[in-house]
Amino acid sequence: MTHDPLEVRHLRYFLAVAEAGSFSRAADRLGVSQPNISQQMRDLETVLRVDLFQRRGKRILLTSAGNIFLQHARSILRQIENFLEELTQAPGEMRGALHVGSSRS
Amino acid sequence: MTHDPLEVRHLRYFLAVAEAGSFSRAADRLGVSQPNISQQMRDLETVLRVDLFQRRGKRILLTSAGNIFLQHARSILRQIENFLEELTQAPGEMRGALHVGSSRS
DNA sequence: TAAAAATACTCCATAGGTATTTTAT
DNA sequence: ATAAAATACCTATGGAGTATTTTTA
Repeated sequence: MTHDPLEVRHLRYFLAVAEAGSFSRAADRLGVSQPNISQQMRDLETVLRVDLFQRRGKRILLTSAGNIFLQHARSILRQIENFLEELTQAPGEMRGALHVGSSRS
Repeated sequence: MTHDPLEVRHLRYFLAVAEAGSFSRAADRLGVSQPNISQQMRDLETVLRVDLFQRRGKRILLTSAGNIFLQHARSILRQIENFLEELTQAPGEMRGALHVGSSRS
């Protein structure tokens, strides 16, 4: 309630919008509705307290803040993907593997 | 569901748990309830499909996967904080400011 | 005009809470 | 005996959908 936090969803949706160049096409690619994307992007701008887009009719243009955000969104999403991969390759304590030293239950 | 996605909330809560060394204390520090933390950590483990904690009674111990996760959670949360700061310092297109039409794409 | 975004709702999945029980010190 | 996690259940916020109405190229 105090400060609706930034979430990964915002990054994913924003990246899709930036790459698609439109809310509709992004929504389509993500398999969600256009109003949902509009809503989320508005929320995102509210959270960040910056305008990310210039809504010039059909065209969605990134502001300079939007461009900065894009760089970092890409970077963070990439970092998350990478470490998720790394995690699943971490040996020894995968889900369901035995706890060493205790009786299996 | 196929893969409820990882969210920033999970990282924030996990970091609090890792630093507090217990679900209760983390919940307390975050100003949320203990069952909520238990639930979110269980969800997180489900999402990641790895065990992050060894629940030995009162003690919460990180597994090796948990330790790996901790490193990256810290890194990502730090990165997010940094770029949020950077964003608010980006001049020219703050909320409410005029958007002069230098359309460059 | 025909696209794309914005509005105006409705819905429901789940984040989050309270109360209680179970489990290991 | 105690403190912490798990379990059970409930509530309500907001993520997401459908339908429709502005916009502007």
